[in-house]
Amino acid sequence: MSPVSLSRPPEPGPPDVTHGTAQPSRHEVLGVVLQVRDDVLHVLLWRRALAPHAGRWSLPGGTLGPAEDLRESIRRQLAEKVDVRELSHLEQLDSRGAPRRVPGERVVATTYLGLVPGHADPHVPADTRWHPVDALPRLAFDHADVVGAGRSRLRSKLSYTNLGFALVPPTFTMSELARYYRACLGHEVDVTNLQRILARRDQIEPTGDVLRSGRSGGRPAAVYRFRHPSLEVTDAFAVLHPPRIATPG
Amino acid sequence: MSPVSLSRPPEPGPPDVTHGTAQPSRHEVLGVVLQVRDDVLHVLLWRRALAPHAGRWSLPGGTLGPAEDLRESIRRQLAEKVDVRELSHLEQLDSRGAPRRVPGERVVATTYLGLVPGHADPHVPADTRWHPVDALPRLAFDHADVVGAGRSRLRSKLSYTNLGFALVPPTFTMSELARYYRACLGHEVDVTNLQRILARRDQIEPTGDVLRSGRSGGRPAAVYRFRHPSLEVTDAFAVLHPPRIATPG
DNA sequence: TCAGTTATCGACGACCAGTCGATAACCAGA
DNA sequence: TCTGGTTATCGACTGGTCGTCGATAACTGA
Repeated sequence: MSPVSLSRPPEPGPPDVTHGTAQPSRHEVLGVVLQVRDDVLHVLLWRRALAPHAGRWSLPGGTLGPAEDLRESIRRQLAEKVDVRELSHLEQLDSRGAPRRVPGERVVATTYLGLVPGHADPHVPADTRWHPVDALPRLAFDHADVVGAGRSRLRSKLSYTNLGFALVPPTFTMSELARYYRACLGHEVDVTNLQRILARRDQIEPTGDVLRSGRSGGRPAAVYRFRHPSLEVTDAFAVLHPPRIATPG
Repeated sequence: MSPVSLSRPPEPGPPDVTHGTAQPSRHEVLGVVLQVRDDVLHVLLWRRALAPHAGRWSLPGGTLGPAEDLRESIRRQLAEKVDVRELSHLEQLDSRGAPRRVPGERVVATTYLGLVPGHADPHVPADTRWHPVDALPRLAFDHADVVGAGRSRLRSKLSYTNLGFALVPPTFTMSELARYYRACLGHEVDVTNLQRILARRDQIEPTGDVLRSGRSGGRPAAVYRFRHPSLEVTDAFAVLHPPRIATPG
């Protein structure tokens, strides 16, 4: 317990220069925008044109405007890469402020997770591209770590919320849904189990329609939709475990 | 998708003045420090001396130093209120940057949850005090909301992690432990159930000791400790439900 | 009509938590 | 030392939920 001055006001006043040289600190927002494309989870990356790390892929984002809220700012920045209306979900991940996380002046970053539903195919500018999350190029700064945080958040929330609604088209079959879950979770998802879990939690309901069979035949699939298009947390937890390894003997 | 410039570099350069008047933005850290004292959850508050909101209770914290990491900063700021060594756990909650969240210039705040184990009784300065979380005075700025976020985080993490270790003394009886959980969760906690859940998750182990009975008699209680003094996430979830209301009929 | 394919359903079993009654181990006072 | 009161611990029952799998349904194309 250090006996220092006890009244450091957190309101306007001279900047605290006790713990480093006084210099302007910038605040930026970064977005991990994920979408399942062709059964593979992708992240939207942007190719840096300027130094430092020119040519490297990085997360979309930019400096917080002086009169902007954080969420407002990331929406604006993402609007340059993806149509905002395509974003089915957006939530804050965390903030990072290590003094040397970017070269030059210190930049505090607040990161967001954004989701784009699978049926959307937003036009992205030329310097921007979807990358499979399991085969990322070398990313700028600490952005690889941020992508990891986004994937991890998505994975856990798929288990105990209805976040699936943000991944899929408005209507879908159970097989399709399972493929979306597989892409995000990284392991097999049993269709029977998924159907029962989501139904028991009242997250999905049948539309009444059935799909025509494909050319390879098979029973036509019933069409479902999510009941609520916004995030809800489940009371009864369950982790959507990966399939158990059969215990030999 | 707005056809704007696509290369807004998130690195050094002139500040973005497109979305508000250019003015320096400050970054602060705030801590929700919780402790169970006499079976009641308390939060550490600090009485503001200066305007705005002079006289109101507020969360400890302050301006981020130019060369400080966020976590480093909140530890430093809390050292003025509570001995850092008493903090058994510290994790980031979220960041808030609404332009008018504090009067005057815009301040982005990154908030942290801190826990102090129940046996500690750190010396706190005169303008600082423990307040029962269920009977808080009017707080400054958005600090009441931040306290809510901290309580909520603690509640959910008690269910699916071993965070209990950060609440209790190094050793404890099951009855004591249940009282700590009760204080944080806000509902009854069955001792038998708690014991079985934590044991099956390998979070606790008996020390072998037993406590002498009090003057009112009773069987001596076995003494336990947490196995691991750092945060671990449980695989098998379970929410430590409040007791079910007996369904009449 | 039949084989192949895909979807759906029902049932079984394991696991785990919520509950409760039985038992253990102590105290104090008669 | 007996007895009732008190607290802690344990075992057992139960219900719910999931992981699994085999049976059945509903289609296709040959």
